[in-house]
Amino acid sequence: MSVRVRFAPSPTGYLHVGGARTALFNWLFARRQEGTFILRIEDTDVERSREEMTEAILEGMRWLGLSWDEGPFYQSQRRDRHKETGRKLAASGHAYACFCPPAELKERREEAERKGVAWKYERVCLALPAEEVERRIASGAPHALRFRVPEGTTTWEDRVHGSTAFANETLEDFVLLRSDGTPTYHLSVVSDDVGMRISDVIRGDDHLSNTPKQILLYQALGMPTPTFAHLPLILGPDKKRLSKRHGAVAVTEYREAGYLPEALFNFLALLGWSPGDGREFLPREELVRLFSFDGVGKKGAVFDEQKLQWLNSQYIQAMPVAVIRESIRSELQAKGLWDPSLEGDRGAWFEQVVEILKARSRKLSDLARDCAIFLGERIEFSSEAVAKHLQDSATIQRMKELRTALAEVEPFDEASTEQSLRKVAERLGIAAAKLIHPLRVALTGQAISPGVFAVLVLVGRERALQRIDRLVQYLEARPPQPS
RNA sequence: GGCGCUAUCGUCUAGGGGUUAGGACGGGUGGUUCUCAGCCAUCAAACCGGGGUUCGAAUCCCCGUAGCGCUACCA
Repeated sequence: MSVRVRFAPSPTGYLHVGGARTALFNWLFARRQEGTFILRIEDTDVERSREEMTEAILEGMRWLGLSWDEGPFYQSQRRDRHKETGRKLAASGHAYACFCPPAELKERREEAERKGVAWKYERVCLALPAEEVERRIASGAPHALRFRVPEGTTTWEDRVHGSTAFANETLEDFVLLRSDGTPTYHLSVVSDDVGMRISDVIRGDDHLSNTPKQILLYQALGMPTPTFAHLPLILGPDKKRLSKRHGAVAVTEYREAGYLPEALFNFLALLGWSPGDGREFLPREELVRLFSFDGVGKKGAVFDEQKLQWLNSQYIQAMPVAVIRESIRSELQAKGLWDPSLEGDRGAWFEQVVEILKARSRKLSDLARDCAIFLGERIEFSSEAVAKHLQDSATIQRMKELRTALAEVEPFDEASTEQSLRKVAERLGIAAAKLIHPLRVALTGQAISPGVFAVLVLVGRERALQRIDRLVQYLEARPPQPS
C-alpha cells in the first residue's frame, strides 16, 4: 500500500518554523517511503485566511526544498464534497439535526466555565421525535448537523506516542455542518483525508485531542483509519509553544537573517528527532535515508538559535566559494557592493576573499557584511579600534615608515609583506604588534579582522597605500591626544 | 474545571535493569597567533519527587508534582 501524506496549513500567516517542521517530517517520511506528499491549503476560515499568505507559505516551502507531489489543493473548493460527507453521515444515522440557538449554547458553556464545571452539549435535539425534526426542517428552521458520538473508548496506536486512548464520554456531539450549511474543520479534514486517500497523518501534538473525533468519523463512514503520528511542539525559551512573542518564527525571516535553507532543514529535523548515533550534520539526502519514527521524541523541544547558527556555519564551511558568491550576491547588490566583474575578471580574487571570510561566518549576512572592507571604497574607523590601537602619537611616524616599506616590497604577497613589516618594526625597535594593529585599523577600520597580511594582499597594494595615507591624515588632523 | 500528552546536563539528545550516564550546542580554562573567529586540548554541567517490584532501578509499575496542549456552529 502506497504512502500518501499531506501538509495542511491554514493561510493565516507566514510559514512558521513549527509548520515547516511538520511539513518537513511529512516530506521526509514520504521520500523515505517513496510515497506521495500532498499540499492542502485549509483556507475555510474566511475570517482569518488571507489569499496572499498562501503564496508566502509556498515560498517558504520552496526555499526549504519541501517539494510537494500533488496540489496545492484548496479546502474551500471542496466544500460540496464535505457537505456530501455530512449528508452521508446524517443518512446513516451517525448525525442528527440540532436546532439549539448557538448564542444560547454559548451562554451555557460560559456559565459552566465560570462555575468551573465541565459541560458538553446535552443532546436535547437528539431526543426530538422524528416527526418533529422533519416538520421543523420542512418549515425551514435553522439547524446544525451534529455527530452522534457513540459509547465506548477510542484508541489508536500513535507512531510517536504509542497506544493512546480517549473515553468517548469525554467527547461532545460536535457540529459537522453549521446552520448556514458550511462544514466545520473535523468534517472537512476527514472528508479530504478520505478523498485524498491519506495513509498517514503526521501533524503537531496540538491535534492529539482532535484525533478521537476524527477516528470516530472514519468509523462512521466505514472507512479505514490512517495511522497517526503526533509530533511534539517546538517551544520558545520559556517552554511555551513557539510564537511571534519569541521573535522570528517565519522561515523567510531566517532566510533574511542569513541562514541557509540546508542548515534550517537539518536543524528542524534534529528538533525532536535523532538518528541515534550522535551525528548532527546531516544533509537532506542523509536525512531521507535515516528517517524513521523510532527516532522521534515525545517531548517538546526548545528552539535554540545558537545551535542553528553553529549548524549554519558548518554548512557555510562545506559550501564551495562559487556557490557562496551566488548566495550573497543579492545582499551585496543591496549594499551597493556588487559588481559584475566579481564573476568575471575579479572572480578568482573574490573567491579568495570569500575563502578567508567563510571560516569566521556563522551566517551569510556576516560574510556579506565583512566583504565591505574588500569591496567598498571607503572604510570607517570604528571608535573602539581607534581607542584601542591609535592612541600612541608615535603611530603617525610608524605608519609612514611602514607605508614606504610596503610601497616597495616585492612580491606583494603575504610572506613578503609580513617580512617587510617585521623588518620595519625591528629597525624602529618596537614590537611588530605596534605596526600590525594600526595597519589593521587602516585597512579595515576595525580592531578585529582576518589575518592582517591576508587582508593586505587582497586589498591590494594601491588601495592599501591609500588607506594608510588616509589613516595618517586622520591622525594628523586629530587634535593632540591628552597623555 | 475536564480530558490528554510529557519529564536525562542551561539547550538538543543517546542509553532502557548492573555504564566512570555518552555525544552535540552553549559556557570555562589552556595552546596556536597580529586581533577576532577557527582549530587543538581540557574542565564544569543531568536521570522531577515519593513509594513499590528486584540482589540491584535513570531504566519496569503506582502515586504525586510541574510544564505544555486541547476543551467553539475557528482551523
